[in-house]
Amino acid sequence: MLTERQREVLKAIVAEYVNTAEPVGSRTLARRHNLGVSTATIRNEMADLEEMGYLRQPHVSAGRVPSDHGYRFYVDHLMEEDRLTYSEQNLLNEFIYSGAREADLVLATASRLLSQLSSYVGLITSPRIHTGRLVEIKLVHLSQQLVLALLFTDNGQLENRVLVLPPEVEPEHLETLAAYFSCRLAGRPMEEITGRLLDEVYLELLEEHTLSHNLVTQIAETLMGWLKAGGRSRVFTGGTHNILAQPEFQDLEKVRHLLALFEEEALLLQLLQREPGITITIGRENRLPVVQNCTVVSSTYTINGRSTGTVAVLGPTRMDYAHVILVLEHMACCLEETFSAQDDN
Amino acid sequence: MLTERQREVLKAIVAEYVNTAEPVGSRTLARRHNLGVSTATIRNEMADLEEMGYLRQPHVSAGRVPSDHGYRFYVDHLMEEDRLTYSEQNLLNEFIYSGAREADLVLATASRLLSQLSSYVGLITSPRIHTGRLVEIKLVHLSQQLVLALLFTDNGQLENRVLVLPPEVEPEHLETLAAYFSCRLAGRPMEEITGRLLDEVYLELLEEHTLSHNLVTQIAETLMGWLKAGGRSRVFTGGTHNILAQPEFQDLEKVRHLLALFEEEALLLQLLQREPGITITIGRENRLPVVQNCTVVSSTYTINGRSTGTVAVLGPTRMDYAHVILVLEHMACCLEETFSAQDDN
DNA sequence: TGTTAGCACTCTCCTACTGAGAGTGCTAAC
DNA sequence: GTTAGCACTCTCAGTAGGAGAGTGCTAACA
Repeated sequence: MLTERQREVLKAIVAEYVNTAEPVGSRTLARRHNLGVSTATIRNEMADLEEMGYLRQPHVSAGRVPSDHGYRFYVDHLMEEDRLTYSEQNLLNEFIYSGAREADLVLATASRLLSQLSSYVGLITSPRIHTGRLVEIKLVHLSQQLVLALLFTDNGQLENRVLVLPPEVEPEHLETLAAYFSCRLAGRPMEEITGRLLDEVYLELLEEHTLSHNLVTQIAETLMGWLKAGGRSRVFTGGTHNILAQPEFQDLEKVRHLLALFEEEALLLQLLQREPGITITIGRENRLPVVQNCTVVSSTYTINGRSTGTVAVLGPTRMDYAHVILVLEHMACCLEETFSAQDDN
Repeated sequence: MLTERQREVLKAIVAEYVNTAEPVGSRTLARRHNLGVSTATIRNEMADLEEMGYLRQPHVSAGRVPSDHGYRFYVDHLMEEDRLTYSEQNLLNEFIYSGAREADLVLATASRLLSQLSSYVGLITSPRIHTGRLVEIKLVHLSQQLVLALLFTDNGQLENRVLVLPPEVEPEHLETLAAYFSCRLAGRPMEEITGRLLDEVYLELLEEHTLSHNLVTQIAETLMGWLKAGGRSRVFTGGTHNILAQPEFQDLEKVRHLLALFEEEALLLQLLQREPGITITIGRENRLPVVQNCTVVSSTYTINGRSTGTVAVLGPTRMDYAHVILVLEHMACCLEETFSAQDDN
């Protein structure tokens, strides 16, 4: 267990290092944080903290730097709550009151704002519509070739799309087909449906020859393409350039790997698949090798009470944790407010 | 005017420099390209070419590097057609036959592919639906609160969206409103409509008290939000990390500015607002200061015979122009094929 | 026993210097 | 008009040296 003084030293070192990005020595610490003891004593404490794994020394005649464990301890036990400045608050307010409602635009803006407020990279996953269960699929005939497909879920979400079908399609085909899909899929969770369930149902459909075969195949395929595409969660990345200002990202090779990651939506989605509430993964705690010298802080956001997406900040392990957490909490609220206000998709 | 030998020297220098990224000296040139003359002669020609502004010398004892003018002359007069390798052809085929149809996914993939095939950055603007003229706006009542809004243009494009409206809405309101908008806007180019025309019509509408005021306002606002959002062209950027491998982008500050640019959709749209066919802007020929040490090569792609979007590659001025042009031409075809095959939006 | 002053030691970083290498322009000869 | 030869210039990589920062250890002190 750490003594009170060791905790203070660790806390001071984290604070100092987060600020300056330079290894902190005993002298700096004694000068800037009045710990009430001499540099020699601090040196002893630092040596102990290093032995316990909370600090690292880049080289023998440099100051100390918090290790992943050190940050972990700081986050779990030492961190104090932060407050937003007025100008930060203003930025968030502007964002809320901008009146933008279109999901793409809101999330892209939000991820950039996240970056601006944290000076790291902002990441946001689009709300998963696929949290609910399917209630019904409707196909509405609009004109000879145009059909409106509607999909209702039990949590009030709605997906829609106009499909273009072959001219031979007749209304009763559509009805049968919609009824078939609705019947087979109703009550099932959306995740399951967009996964392999849909394929199964499709195969079964092909074996039932109650409908003019060719046509059904075409319609079903169009329908399936739509359902699967809708199931795709997207990730919005904002402010990648901001991270280049951080001294730990002066290495081009590192930056390259990160930028490559930001274009791999599948990997990002995996990275952002997180527990509700604030979650912090520091350095090696991350599974993904590329981000093992980074920290990812995330929060989930909810729409109408259901948790549906993740807002996150990715930055160096030397991160202003308290501030990032605060920003994420506020952003989660903003998104909730923006999206819950109405049911527009 | 350049002599035949000067043209050969310039061509050889461009080829060499594009390959090696090192200033090319007279000796290298004599060895690798058999120009049939001695290094001294080449030196004389180089000095002349420099005087005419086609070459630059980074410092007095270095080789020569093509200037923006040099590249321009090369592109206009010296460049030879390139051919795709089998593996490149394969990548493109895979892309076409992947069967993806959803615009977002296709364009994101395409921009990455563009980057992969060029090793620079791929940029693609989403197809402008707003090239045509409005034919009609339809509002179809689906259920008590749900209304399907449809927008037809004279070039066969179709936008649709389900709007959620207040429960008091009645079918005749919708009809009147749709008729009003259709009547006032029909025949007008979409660009105009999503611009200030819509605002004007909206204001006029507010002054006509033929409709229950409050309700109309709400519907009209929802409708307008949709129209304006639909007018927003998007830009897909792919392979930003690839550019970091280029020696001209070792400077972090440069990279930062570029990355920042890639998040400024408005600027990108401006940059990608280009003439039909292949367009090349080299270095200082670009208006945007950030890209004045870059080259942007673009092609427009057409859907059903109408040019609607831009595919482009952004890289260093030291670029394999012939290859990039080739890749862009092929990509434009791919997109045309993908999107024209059906009318799905 | 915990704290502190003093000191030798280590390591990085910056600067200056040097020599090798590459490439040029010029001159004179072909 | 072309070429060989040569003096000159500039960069780059490697090396050496000194300043600066920080440590760990020891011995003295409260």
